[in-house]
Amino acid sequence: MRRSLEPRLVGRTVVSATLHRRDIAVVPGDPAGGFSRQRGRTPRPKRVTRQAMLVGAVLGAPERRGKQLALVTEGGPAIVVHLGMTGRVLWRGKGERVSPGAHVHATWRLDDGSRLVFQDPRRFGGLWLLPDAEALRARWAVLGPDGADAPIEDVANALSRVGTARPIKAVLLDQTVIAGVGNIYADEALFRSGVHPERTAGGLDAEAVDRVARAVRTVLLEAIEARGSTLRDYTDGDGLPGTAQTLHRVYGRAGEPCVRCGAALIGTVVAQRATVFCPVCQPPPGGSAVR
DNA sequence: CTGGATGCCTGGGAGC
DNA sequence: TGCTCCCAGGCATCCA
Repeated sequence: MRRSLEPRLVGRTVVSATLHRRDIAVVPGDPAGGFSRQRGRTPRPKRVTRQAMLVGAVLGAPERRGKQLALVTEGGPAIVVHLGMTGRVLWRGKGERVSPGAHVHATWRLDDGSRLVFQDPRRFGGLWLLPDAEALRARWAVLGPDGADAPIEDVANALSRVGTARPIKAVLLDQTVIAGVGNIYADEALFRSGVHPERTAGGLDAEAVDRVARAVRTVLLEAIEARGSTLRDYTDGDGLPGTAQTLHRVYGRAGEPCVRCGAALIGTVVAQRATVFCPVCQPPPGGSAVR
């Protein structure tokens, strides 16, 4: 999504913006360090200025850290976009329409007549309005190294530093340890590295940690090249679906034969998330460490 | 402090 | 065909 938006946005001035639902936006004054979504009853009135919505600013190349996207401006405010499970940022050229009833929660008009819209049917995503680049850095400081971009030894070190009894899958999903791995790519990376999702992170030897880190890298880079996994809603900024779902070897394949050994893949729940693994290629905790 | 459980939303598909 | 139930790419928060 970031890649597709970059050529559309760089150098464009935001002419106007509309926040159709203010409860999807978080502004600095909001509670819990400013990054907690006000849920439930009537969201208390919040002040969302035109400036906070980037009006009048010149856009730079959008940035990404893990699963977060940031719309940034030259020397001005920034907006972090969380996609949740069904969110997207869609660019539409001058005169191109956005399908009606498409859960559009925010719209930006750019100086070439194009529009940018934030859509999110399920509203697990949202916008974090930040005053400047420093606030963006502060927000991203809580994230671990990016699983796709960071030096591979940083990723491995982050994993080995955890040293807990938590299952490795839960650790991979923890964005403060490594940023960018969600439920699909956690399962895919563990399959690639031959590590059972319930093995404890602290119980992995250095070699296994290294295999997991490298598998995370590979899986994420391949998925990015394939424009992401489109299970239903996801598209890039141009509305184009991804093809990474064709690369999935375990996710969504419970009961089907393992592509490597033919054993029936097991579907279970780890860290409250649907999890699929191969009982042979990913031997269980306590079992012999097989490659 | 840590980690497990819960809640937030809508829509699609399975099953009856 | 139509209804109900279950499940889904994530994450903040509440509790033990």
